[in-house]
Amino acid sequence: MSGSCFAERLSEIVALTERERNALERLEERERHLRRGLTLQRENDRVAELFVLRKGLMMSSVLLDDGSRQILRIHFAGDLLAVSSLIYNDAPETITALSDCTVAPFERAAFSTLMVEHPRLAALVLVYSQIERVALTDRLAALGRTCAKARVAAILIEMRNRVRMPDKSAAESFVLGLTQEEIGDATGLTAVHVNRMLRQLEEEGLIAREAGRVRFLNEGALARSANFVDRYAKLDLSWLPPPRA
Amino acid sequence: MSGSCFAERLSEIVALTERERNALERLEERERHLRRGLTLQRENDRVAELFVLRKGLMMSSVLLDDGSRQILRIHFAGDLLAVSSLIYNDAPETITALSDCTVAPFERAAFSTLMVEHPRLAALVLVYSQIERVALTDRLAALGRTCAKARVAAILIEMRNRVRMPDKSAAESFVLGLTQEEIGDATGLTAVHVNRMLRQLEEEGLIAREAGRVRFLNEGALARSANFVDRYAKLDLSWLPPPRA
DNA sequence: CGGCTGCTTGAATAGAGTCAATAAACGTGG
DNA sequence: CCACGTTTATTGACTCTATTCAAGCAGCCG
Repeated sequence: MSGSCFAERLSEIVALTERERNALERLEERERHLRRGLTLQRENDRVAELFVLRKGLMMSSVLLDDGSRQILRIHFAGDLLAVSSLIYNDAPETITALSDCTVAPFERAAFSTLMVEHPRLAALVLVYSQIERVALTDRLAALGRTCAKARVAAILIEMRNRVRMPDKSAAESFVLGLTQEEIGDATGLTAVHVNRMLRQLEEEGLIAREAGRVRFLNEGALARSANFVDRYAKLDLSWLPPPRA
Repeated sequence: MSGSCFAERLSEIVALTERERNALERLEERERHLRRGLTLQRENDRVAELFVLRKGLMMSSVLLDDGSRQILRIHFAGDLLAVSSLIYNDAPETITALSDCTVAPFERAAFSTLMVEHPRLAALVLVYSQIERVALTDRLAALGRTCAKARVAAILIEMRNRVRMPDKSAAESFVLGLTQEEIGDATGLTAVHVNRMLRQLEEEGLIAREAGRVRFLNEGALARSANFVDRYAKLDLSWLPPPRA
């Protein structure tokens, strides 16, 4: 596949110039394939590359010393991965493939060049990093202050929204792509309790489950019970600098 | 007070040029004073300004619709506040003064100009936003996967480290500056349980408390029980672009 | 002095975790 | 294409951590 996935992502919020597209394509010249379950980067490993996720589903997680795992974020096509290796030599988090994936690795230096030559792209990277930050604070509030059912509802909605971002067809039902164990590690619950909450959501008529797929039966009630806000919506980017002539 | 607090903060990790300093000072030309308890920005308010916190302690928080509050972050002098109003017109979080404070407001446009004229400063803003992101994921893991005692220990260590960043004297004991209610809202616990955990840490000989001050008696054990990593340490910024000539 | 706000402590409760056993789905090699 | 082993899902019984409710105390400010 040609073209830059990251450019496609950015195109969702602003029209890119030809020069900007070309610059972004240079980040994705190399490709690497990962089978489901493979680890791209392990916590505390020495790292120096960043990646664009071109295809598939990945996750970032950390292991605590009692052996439990916290999933920090699920990554979708077009996401930047391992941005923290810009600033740390030792990876603060593990990045793993949840499905068969394609990533494009690039060097810190390439990123640095990009920022100097394309101030508007630098600003857009900052924009995405802020969206991600706010989404993280939403999850922080969910873990700190909401009950198990609300957390599970929230991750279902977030996954649905992000799955259908590139692929608008997925309105009806969608493939979750996470095991109950993984949902638990993302929401701070045990797999057993996730199972109970899914059952409860089903019994209350909010969702239906069918062989790995989930269908929303009462999206309003689900969103309300989850306190959900779509952070990719309602952006105001009028302040962005003009593209480099 | 003259000079830029934000510049001082950045100086901790890289030597700034005269031109960069001047550019940063322009962000802090205006000043605004806030008494303890005052709100700088309320969730869902229409906003368009960013701020540098010049003096005092502030916090960002969100209110959930059951009335509970989650504190997202504690802000110290030199921090940028309300960076999310770069991208959202409606504030995603409330920002409140925990002590008497001074902030310097500036416009989105000023920020945009800064990024174009000083690519290295743009990169440094991204660096700070990444540090903050990683610190947030640490807290996410704490809320999702650690017990109450560990979370309280973690916030104690984080507060001590950030209090003594500008003020190295605070090695011995330090003023927490948070009520137990606030510690609870930051760690996802009730004030009552925070109280019990502080007592327990005290009984185990890890800390001592004396009129609003906290002293670490066994920092190693405390850090171990808290799973603590200092994200402001061990940065690698060798990739930064050169300063604008 | 009186009214806050914040701290402390106990008793009862509830939400989520743990342990355990079974069933279903998946993947792989023969 | 089937058999077998592994991973994932499901469900029940019991436990435990943190919450809730309640009451008393201490310090601070007007």
